Formats: sequence, structure tokens, C-alpha cells
Amino acid sequence: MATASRALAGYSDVAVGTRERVRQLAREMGYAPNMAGRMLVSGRTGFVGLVLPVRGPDFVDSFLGDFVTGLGEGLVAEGCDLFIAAASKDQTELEVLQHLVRAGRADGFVLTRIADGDPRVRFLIDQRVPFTTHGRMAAEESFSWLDTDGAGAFATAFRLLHDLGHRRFGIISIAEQMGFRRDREAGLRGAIAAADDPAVILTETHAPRFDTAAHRHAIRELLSRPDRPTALIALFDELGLIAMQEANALGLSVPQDLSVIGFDNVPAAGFAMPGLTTFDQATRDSARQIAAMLTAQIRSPAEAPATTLRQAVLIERASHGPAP
Amino acid sequence: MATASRALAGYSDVAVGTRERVRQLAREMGYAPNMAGRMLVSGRTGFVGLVLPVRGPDFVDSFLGDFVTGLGEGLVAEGCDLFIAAASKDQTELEVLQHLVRAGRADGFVLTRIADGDPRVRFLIDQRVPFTTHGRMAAEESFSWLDTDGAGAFATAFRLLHDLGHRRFGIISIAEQMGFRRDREAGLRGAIAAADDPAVILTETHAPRFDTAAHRHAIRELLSRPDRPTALIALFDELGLIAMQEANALGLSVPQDLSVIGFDNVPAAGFAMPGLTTFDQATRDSARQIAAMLTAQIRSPAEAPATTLRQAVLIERASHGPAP
DNA sequence: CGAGCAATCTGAAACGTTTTGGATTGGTAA
DNA sequence: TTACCAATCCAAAACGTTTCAGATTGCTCG
Repeated sequence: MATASRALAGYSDVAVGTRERVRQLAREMGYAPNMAGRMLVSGRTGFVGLVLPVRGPDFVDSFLGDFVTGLGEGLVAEGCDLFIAAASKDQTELEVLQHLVRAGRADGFVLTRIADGDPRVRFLIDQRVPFTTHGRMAAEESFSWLDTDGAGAFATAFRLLHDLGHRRFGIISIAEQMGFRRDREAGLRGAIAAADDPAVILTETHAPRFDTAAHRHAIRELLSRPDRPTALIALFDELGLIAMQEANALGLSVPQDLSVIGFDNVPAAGFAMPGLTTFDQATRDSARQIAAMLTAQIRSPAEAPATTLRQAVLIERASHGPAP
Repeated sequence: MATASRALAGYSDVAVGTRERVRQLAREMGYAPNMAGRMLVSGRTGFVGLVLPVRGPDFVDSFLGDFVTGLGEGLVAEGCDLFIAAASKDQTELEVLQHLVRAGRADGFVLTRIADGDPRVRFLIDQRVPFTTHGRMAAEESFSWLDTDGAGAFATAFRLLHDLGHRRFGIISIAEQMGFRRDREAGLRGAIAAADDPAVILTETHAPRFDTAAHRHAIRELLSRPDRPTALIALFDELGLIAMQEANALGLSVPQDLSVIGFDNVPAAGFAMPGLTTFDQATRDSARQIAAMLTAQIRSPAEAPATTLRQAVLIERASHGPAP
């Protein structure tokens, strides 16, 4: 038994002939090592866990499909599998995570949509469980994360529009203190400051993230002002698409009367009329990289946690143009 | 040890006082039974497996996110977790599945996007592993599936358009023999036959599923004919959205010159201008139900496999209207 | 010729549960 | 007094692997 185990694992202290004989037989018999037995003795599960964010009943997430696909692809290359847990009604994501860690169900975790001071990060650091997050936190000790440079993207968006003559800007944002919000807004403000143009005005709307009606209302109000912005930057595509619809409803045409730029490059951005100019963050590829970062960490826990900042790429479609 | 195990499991042959004492202590210590140990002895993993369909590098799947979310929600209610495996470059989905079954990594599987004669179904039936599919197969022995009534939906679409005076129809379809294609096309043909109207003409295009350029070409060709259809029914929303773009490029306005109806109700359908009339199949809720069907099967393998046919609901937006 | 070594193999322990088949205790009926 | 029973509790086996610490063999060297 021991020899067979070592033969399959490729150890060097088993003769070549024996190894081949064992492997051949294993193939013939369709043998695959039982997961549970292996887990028990090795302490490794071969799983990486992802706790699904809890969400409203009809919130559609174009992000998750790509992300899961990328993770799966990245992990299979490392011989891991992905394991997904949802939080039930009366559980927070933190509670689910705690249970999973205690039950030893995964070797490491992927965290998405983290907010500043996210308790999940604290918990995993304390437990010394490997993890990698998608997104950063403000002023926190070091851990492994991958993020898209939202600040850079929004700065780019501002410069693009400013060069086209726009001076009155609006940002459609959310009320929640998410890391990506802070990042992108800071990028925009930094770029405005750097332009050093006293004519530039920035108006903001901040409706609750998943409250579409509130966003519509805020946008409509914004676009109805006499000094309405000529350029709108949306925190993410859905808000930009809503803005285009509201502009349309108010008789404004995009991009002649109003320029709109989004972020994410969801499929709908390409199908909208006009196509929404936005930034692509290559979610699937990011997820693949997160998988690699996490498995590296699982393999050698001593190493300093790696971090990655990726550039989003501008997708120029037809929703922006010269200031009216 | 034995008593503690039985106390936590709620067996009756442990005194009430003891049980409470054990449970209290377990809570205090943050004890959660180790998965591997439990798996090994019980033979149950507590996992349900989903093998990700292999896909082209930039194919975006609005379906997967919803589906995974629904599965997760449904499974957590049953005390299961979801486990996702991707196929690597040189593996088929069948091979991945075989490996997972042999390694005993899951108690049951969910299969999506099954084609007629799908070998995965055959394999799982032979191995007597519980599974539930999303979608049906033609003429196959009984197994557990959930499907949306595409035939009914396409019949509804035809009647809707026929009542609006349309006579020249086009269906934008794919080349692959998928179950949903057969189903929806049959529904359309059945409805045409039932209408018994000699004036009705149906033209078809069948480009490879993921070849967007080919679809565009076929649609453009179809819409350039002198006797072009006045109503287009797309096998799924992406094709409908592409059709609207092509119509626009040819100077046809939707819905005045051309009506378009899709299927799936992807987010982009709502953001398109005009909004795409389509059918919603409540993917997330379907996935929840699949989770319930599968766990029921895992619990009592002897029962006859359950099947569910769900009705898609028509979402009337602005892409259809009276025949020109 | 014995010691030492390399190459190869193997028995047994260990991992953390659940389950099985008693063991123990105290009480009750014959 | 003995036998039996119900209510509890517990020791040990079992699950399928990996790893540790030898064991065995055949060879080389002094």
C-alpha cells in the first residue's frame, strides 16, 4: 500500500519499473485516491473557498459568472478545486467563513467586494488562513490582494473628457463605503486637482447601491438642473446605462448633449445605443491571477503576501464626445 | 468521544443534561466537526459538484452567475455546499466528471447545457450517482431534469407576432444540436403549423454558436433580401441584440420596420434601445429548485427521478410591434 | 569477511469522525 | 435473591490515505 501510494505520488525511492506497473494498474482500474482519506492525513483539502456575497432577490451580477470561471480555470491548473458556500438567511458572510475555517473545509479563501474594515479580513489574518481578496482596504495591515486601478481609470476618464472641452462634471456614485468607491472617487478628484482648472465643477449623487429607483431619481434631478453637467462618470456600468436611459427620457441625446463613461464593460455596455464608453477590468483574467496568488500562498505560507494592481483598459465606444 | 458525537447529532440515547452540556461546550470552543473525518466514515461528502462548461476565451456568460448563486442558496438550505471544477485544456467535461466521481468528491452532480446523447448522462446513470440536469435530452431513459418550456415560449412569441399581422418570419438560430435549440424550434414550427396560415413564411439562419461574426453576417444577409422577414425570433437574447444592431446599421428601425423577440432576459435586453422583448426563465430560482431536486435524490436514491418543466414568462418591451 | 551503504520495499501509526456492540448502573418484577 | 430491563455511557473498530521508521537485499570497500 505504501509503495503504491509513493509510486503514484512520484517519489524517487520506488523503482522505475514498479512505479510504471503501479501507474498502469491504477489507470486500468480507474483508481483515483479518495479525497476524504487524503484530506484526513495530509490536512490539505485541495479546496479553495469562495463565500458568495449575500444579495437582494433580483440583483443580477454580471461579475460573478466571469469571476467563477476565471477562478476555476486558474485553480485547475494548480490541482485545486473551487468550493462555494452561500450564506443562508440568518447568517452573515463572516459567520459562514468562521464555520468553514473551523470545519477545515478549504485550504484558503477568496474574498470579493470587501469594504473598509471588513471583519472577514481580520478573522482570516488572526486564524492564519491563507486568503486573497479582490479589492483593497484603506490602511490595513498587509495581506494578499489584487485590485484594478480604479483611481487611474477615473483620472483617465476625466482627462479624456476635459480635453474634449467638458467643464461641468457629474459623478454617479453609491452611498456605501466600498473600497472601489473610495479608490475611483479619489482618482477623479486627484485628476481634477491636477488639471488646476478653476472652471471645472463636480457634482455628486450617492444613492444606495442596489436601489435603482433612487439612482434614477438622483440622476434625473441632476440632469434637470439649469447648470447640469455635460459629462457624467458612473461608478460602474449599470449606473451609466441608467444615466443614458434617463438622459434619453429627458430629451437629451448622448453624446451630443451629454457624455457618459462607465466602468466594468458589462455586456450591456456593448449592446446599448450608443455603445457605452467604459473601462474593462478583465475579470476572468484577474480571477485566474487571484487563483495563482492564493495557491502560491497556500504552498509557502511564510512568504510575504503578494499584491497586484492591474490597469483597466479604456473601451472607447460612442457615449462620449466633445462638450456641447 | 462517542457520547459527544451522539449528543451533537441529537441522538435520543444520550441524557438531556449531557446533551446540553456537550452542545454548550462545543459552542464555547467554537468546535465544528472536521469535514474529512466525517466524510471518511459516513461516505458522504456534503458536496454537490458542478463541472464548468469549457468555453472560448472571451465568451461572457450571463447565465452562470445567476445559476451559481441560485444553486448556492438552494444548497445551503439543505446543508450542502457547492463544489465547482473546471476542465483544463486537454480534458473533456466527461473526463473531469469521471475523475470526480472516482475520487468521491461529491454526493451528486449538476449538469448544465446538455446536448442530445450527452455522454455525461450515460456515465452518471451507469455509476448510479445522483444528478440533476438543467435541460432535457431527446429520447433518453429517465433521469432528473429541470427545463424551461422553450417550445411553449416560442409558440407564444409566434402567436403574438402573428396576431400583430406578421407573416414573414425569421429565426436566428445556431448550428449545434443543443436540447434547447430543438425544443424552441419545434415550438415555433408547431405553432406555425397550428396557425394553418399559408401566408406564413419562415426563414432560418444557423451560425456556429459562439461565432458572433458569422451570426452578424447571416443576419445582415437575411435582412437585405427583398422579401426580408418583418419579425425575427432569436434563439437567445445575444442573437436578438445583434439582430437589432444589424437592423439599425441597415437603416431599419425597430419595431417599425422589424420586430425582434429574444429569450433569456439578460440585463442587456433591458438596457438596449429599444428594450428587447424576451422571455425570462428565472435562472436563479430554477437553480434553487435544481438544488432541492438533487438533494432529495441524494437523500433517497430509490425514488423515481423528479422532472420539472417551468414556464418562461414573456417580458414585453419595445422591440416588437404591428407588421409594417 | 564484516561493515557500511544505496536502493527499494513495507508494517504500522496517524488523521478525526461515526457507529457498533457491549458495559455499567439503578430499579423493578418474579 | 435472581433475573431482567431501561437508561446511559463508552471502548474499539472502521473509513482510505500518507508518512515514518525500519527491514531487506545486493553491492562495494577496507
